[in-house]
Amino acid sequence: MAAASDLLAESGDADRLSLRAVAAAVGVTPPSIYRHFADKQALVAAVLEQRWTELNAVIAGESVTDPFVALRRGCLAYLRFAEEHPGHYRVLFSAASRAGVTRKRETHPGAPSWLLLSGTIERCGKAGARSEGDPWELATRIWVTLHGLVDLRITMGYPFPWPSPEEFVDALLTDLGLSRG
Amino acid sequence: MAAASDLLAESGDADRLSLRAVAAAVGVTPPSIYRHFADKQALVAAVLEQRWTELNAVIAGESVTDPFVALRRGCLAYLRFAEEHPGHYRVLFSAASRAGVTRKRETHPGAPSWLLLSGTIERCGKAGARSEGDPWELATRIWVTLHGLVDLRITMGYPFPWPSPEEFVDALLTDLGLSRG
DNA sequence: TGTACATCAGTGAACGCGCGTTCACTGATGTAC
DNA sequence: TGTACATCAGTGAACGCGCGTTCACTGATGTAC
Repeated sequence: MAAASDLLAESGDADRLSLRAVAAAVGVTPPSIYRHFADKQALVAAVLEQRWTELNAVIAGESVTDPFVALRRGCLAYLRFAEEHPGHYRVLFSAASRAGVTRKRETHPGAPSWLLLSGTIERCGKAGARSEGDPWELATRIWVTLHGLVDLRITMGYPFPWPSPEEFVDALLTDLGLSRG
Repeated sequence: MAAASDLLAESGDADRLSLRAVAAAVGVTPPSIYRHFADKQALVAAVLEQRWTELNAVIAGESVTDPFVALRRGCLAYLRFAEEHPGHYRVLFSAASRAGVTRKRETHPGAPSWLLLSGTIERCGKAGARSEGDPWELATRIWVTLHGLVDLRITMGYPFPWPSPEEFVDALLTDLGLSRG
């Protein structure tokens, strides 16, 4: 049932999700949703939590021993997630402020991935990266850049010649001094 | 009157703008809007066009002779626009797909700024930038990065230690080899 | 094995709401003679 | 200067719509005795 509701979240905006549409998709009348969720916000929050968990898992799944490889793969996994679930990505990163997602940094649902990212960057530094930057700052740069690519791609559609994920990530990490050597 | 409607666009989403709210803000009854705009979409389109023009003007206003200075100032102007008008920025870059904004690249309302950006980068190349990259690719990198910063900043709110615009732009342009020398 | 009962997902009707839009209208303003 | 008329921004009532949510209900399932 939550599975069907997340199908509906494909619309890309938590506010645009309607209980009646969810009910119709499940093949059920609207009031019956209240047997499972207190109200609309609870439904949305449940879906959001599930998607955050999935995103975190997808990124953590690429965390191999070699920090340079892990970094590259993590970035690509992020882009892949967004490419495969553009609606969910939008919901995660633009409706997140609504629907009861905490605003505290430490308890933010994306915190695990953030910590993994900055940790990996730190490991790159110790493993002899060319970069002399602060890991936190570099993590911000990477995240901001990936998000920008993904968001513009979703918004502008595809009449624009976007670079391939691999080219883009490689260029980014090289320019930041986060490739080997 | 369009001025009042654009005040309402501060809500950050074209779909969430209601004619009745605009009318109330202007101090007028809803039907009277139809004397000035054919329908809601026409109102939104008018506001969008105005905002695109403003954004283009703000960026073009920084286009000085020295391409390195022009590039830096253009980026900062972009960030400043977004910081000063977060709602409008969101509308421009996330509702743009709706409300009759063309999807063709050449006639996109942001095209002037895009052309200015890639032109300035080309001039940097001729003026001895360290970069060996393709101007189009570099322009994409810059735009993507600036948009990512701006969009995350708007979405996540301010419990996050964002870098200052100047630091961020300087680091970006340096890493891309688009600073002097 | 058979009956009584609690549980609980789902139903159908209804509510009040804000929305975009339509319609026939009013009433002020400015021009033509 | 004074009257007749066109223009046109704004009005108020009404429409049909989809929404979130409530309410009392039905009917199947599973347990207790």
